[in-house]
Amino acid sequence: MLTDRQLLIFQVIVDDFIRSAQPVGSRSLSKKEGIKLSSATIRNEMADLEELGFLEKTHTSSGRIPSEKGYRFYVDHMLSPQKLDSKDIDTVRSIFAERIYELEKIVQRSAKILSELTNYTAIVLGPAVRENKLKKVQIVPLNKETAIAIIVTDTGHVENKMFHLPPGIDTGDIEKLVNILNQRLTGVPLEDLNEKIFKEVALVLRQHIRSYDSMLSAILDAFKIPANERLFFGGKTNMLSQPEFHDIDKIKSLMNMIEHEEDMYDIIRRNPTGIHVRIGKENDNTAMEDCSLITASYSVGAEQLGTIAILGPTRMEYSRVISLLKFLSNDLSQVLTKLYQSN
Amino acid sequence: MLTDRQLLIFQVIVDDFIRSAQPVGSRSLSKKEGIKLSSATIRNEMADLEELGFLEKTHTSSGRIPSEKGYRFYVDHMLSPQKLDSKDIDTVRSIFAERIYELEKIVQRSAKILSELTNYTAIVLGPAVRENKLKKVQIVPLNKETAIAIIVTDTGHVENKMFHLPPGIDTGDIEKLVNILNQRLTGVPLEDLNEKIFKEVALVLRQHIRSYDSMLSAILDAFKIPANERLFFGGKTNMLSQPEFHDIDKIKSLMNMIEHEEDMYDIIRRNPTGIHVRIGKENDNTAMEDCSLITASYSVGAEQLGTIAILGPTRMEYSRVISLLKFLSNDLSQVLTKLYQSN
DNA sequence: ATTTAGCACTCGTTATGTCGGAGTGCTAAC
DNA sequence: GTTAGCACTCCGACATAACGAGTGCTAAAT
Repeated sequence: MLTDRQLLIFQVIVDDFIRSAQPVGSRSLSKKEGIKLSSATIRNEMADLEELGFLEKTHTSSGRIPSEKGYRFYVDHMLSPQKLDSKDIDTVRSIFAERIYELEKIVQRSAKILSELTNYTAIVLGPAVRENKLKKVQIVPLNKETAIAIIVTDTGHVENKMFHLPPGIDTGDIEKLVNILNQRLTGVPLEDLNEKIFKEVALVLRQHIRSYDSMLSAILDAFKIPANERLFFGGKTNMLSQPEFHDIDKIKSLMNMIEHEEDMYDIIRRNPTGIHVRIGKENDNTAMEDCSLITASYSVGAEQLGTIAILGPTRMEYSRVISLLKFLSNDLSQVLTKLYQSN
Repeated sequence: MLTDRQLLIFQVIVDDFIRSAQPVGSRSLSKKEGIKLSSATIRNEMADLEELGFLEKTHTSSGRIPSEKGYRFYVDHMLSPQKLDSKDIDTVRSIFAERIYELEKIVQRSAKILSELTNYTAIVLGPAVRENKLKKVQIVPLNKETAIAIIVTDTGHVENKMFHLPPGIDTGDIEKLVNILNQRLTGVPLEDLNEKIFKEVALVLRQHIRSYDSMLSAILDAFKIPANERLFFGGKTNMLSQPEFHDIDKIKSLMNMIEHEEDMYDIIRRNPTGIHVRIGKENDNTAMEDCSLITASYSVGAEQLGTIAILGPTRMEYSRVISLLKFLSNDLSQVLTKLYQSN
C-alpha cells in the first residue's frame, strides 16, 4: 500500500518527531543522512501521506507530525524488535538482584525502575490476590470486642482485617474455630473462601461452636478480601516534563486521572495477555487523549498474575518501551514462577 | 505597635487577598463596607505598612499583598478562633461514623476529607508503630526455604516480613520458637524488640532450639520493623488549582517534593506537639517557598501518636484550616484514646 | 494636624502592526 | 518522475499604542 520511499520518509518523520517533539519540515528532512531527495519531492510525498491519514499539520504552513493512525501503523508494521542496551538490561535485572522475597516489593521496584529508565509514568498492577491459595488463618483477639483475622497465602501475601467479636465468645471457641478453618480452608483460592465457608465450614462450625450464628457472620465479614489487586506507580510526575504537557489544564486532568485509583484500575485491568498499545483516543478517555499506554502482562506458569504498563505521550519511544516491557515481563514471570510454583 | 486603623486595614487586605488572590488596591479598599476612609488616606497607611514590612507590591504600581512577615503577624496576633461551620463539623465527624476499627483507615479517611474540605493538600503521619506493644507473633513457613513472620500489635496493626529459613530446621522447632517468642515478647514495644531478643530470648532459645545461631539471625532479620511510620495523602493534585501555581516549573518541583516520601516525612515529622504554622521560606525548602504548612499533632492519652498537616499556598485560609485541624486532631485523639487505651 | 482631592506617573495587559523564518502547494522546467 | 522557483501562510518575536488599576506626592479642605 505504501511505496518503499513513503515508508522511509514516514519512518524518518516519526523517529524525528519522537526525538524532538517538533513538527518535521521537508527541508530538514531532505538534509538527513540516507535521504537523497529534494525538499520538493519530499513535500509531494508528505502531501500524499497526509491524504492517506498518516500525517497531520499543526497549522497550514507547519511541518508534519504523525497522526494517531500514523502511530498505529508505525507500531503495527514498522517496529523492528530493537535490541536493548546492555546498560538497560543490567538496570532491569537489578530489580531482582537484591534478596527480596516479597512480591509486592519486587513489583514496586519494577514500577520505580521502569519510570526512571523511560522518563514516563510506570503503572504496575500487582498480582491478583484473590487467586492465591490460602496457606494459614490466624485470629488474634485484641480485646473483648474486637479481633483481627490474618490470612496468609501460598505466595506469602498477608491480608488482615479487624472485625467485631460476638459477645460472650471465649478464647477456647476461637481456638477451635481457627483449627477448623485451617483444616478446611487450606489450599482454597481466596476468591472461593466465601462459598467454601458456607458450604463446608458452616456445618462443622455448628457442631463445635456455641454462638454459631454470630460467629459465622463475623467470619464472613473478616474474610471479605479486598476486591482489587493493588496498583503501584513510578514516576507519577514524569509527565510534567513532557513538552506536550505545557498546558496546565491538561496536566490537571491527567494527574487527577492518575490519582484516581479506581479509574486507573479499570484502564489497566482490561488488557488481556501479551503486549498491548493504546494510542491517544483509543484509550477512550479525554484525559488521556494525548497519551499512549503500553501494557504487558506477567504470569506464573500459565496463570496471568498482573500487568505492567507505561503511560507516556503519544509521541512515545514505542520501540524502546516495548522492548523494555517485553524483557521485564518475561523476567518477572520467570522469577516469580521459580519462586512460587515450587510450593 | 500598629494603630487600630492600621490593624483594620491590614486585616482587610489579608482577608481580601486570601479570598481573591489579587493584589488589593487603595480604591477598592476604600469602597469596602466598614472602611470610611478615602483611597488617599489608605494609600498613606499602606505605604507605612509596607515600610514596616507587612505588605509588598508585586510591581511599582500594583496593589499590595501581604508579605511573609505580614502573614506571620496575622497568624500570631490577628486570628480570632473562628467557629466551624456546622456542615464542616458534620463532615469531619463522618470520618468516625462508619464502624471502622482500623487506625490506618481512619487516618486515610482523615486525609481525604481534610483535603476535600479545604481544597489544599492534606498529609497525615500515621501512628508510630514502633511504640505499639507486641500482642502476638506468628511464623508461617511457606516452603523449605522461606517463612513469613507476622507481628500483631495491641492497636491491631499487623506487620509482616518474609525471611529465609535456616536450612535443616523442622516445624517442631518453629513451633517451639513461636511459643518462646510469644511468652517473652508479649507487651514489649516494637522498638525494644531487638534488645529484648538479645537480652532475654537468646538464652532461652539456645536451650531449646538446635540450629540456634542461624535461627537467631533469621529472627532478628524478620523482626526488623520499618523505621518510618507511614504517610497518607489527600488531594495531592489540589495545588494545581491554586492560581499561584500557574507556573509549570513551580508545580513540578512541588509535586516532586510531595512524591518524595522521605523528604515529606522529615518535614512533617519535625513538628512537636500542638498546632504549628510554617509560612513560605520558614519551611526551609525551595519547593515550598510559596507554601504554608500547618501541622497538628494527635495523641492517645499523653503519648503523641502522629501528625495531621495541611499544605497550601501562603495565601491560605489560616483561620479555617487551623480550626479544622484543631477540631479533627482533638476528635482523633479522643476516639483513639477510647479505642486503644482500654486494652 | 489629619484627611482628602487631584494629578502625574508607572506598570501590566491587551490589541495591533510589522517582519523574518520556516514551511507549504503549485507550476514549470529539467 | 524529479526539482527549482515562487507566491503564500502561519508562527513567533518584537515594537507600539491605548487603557486600566494602581501609586506617590502636593496642595487644599477640614
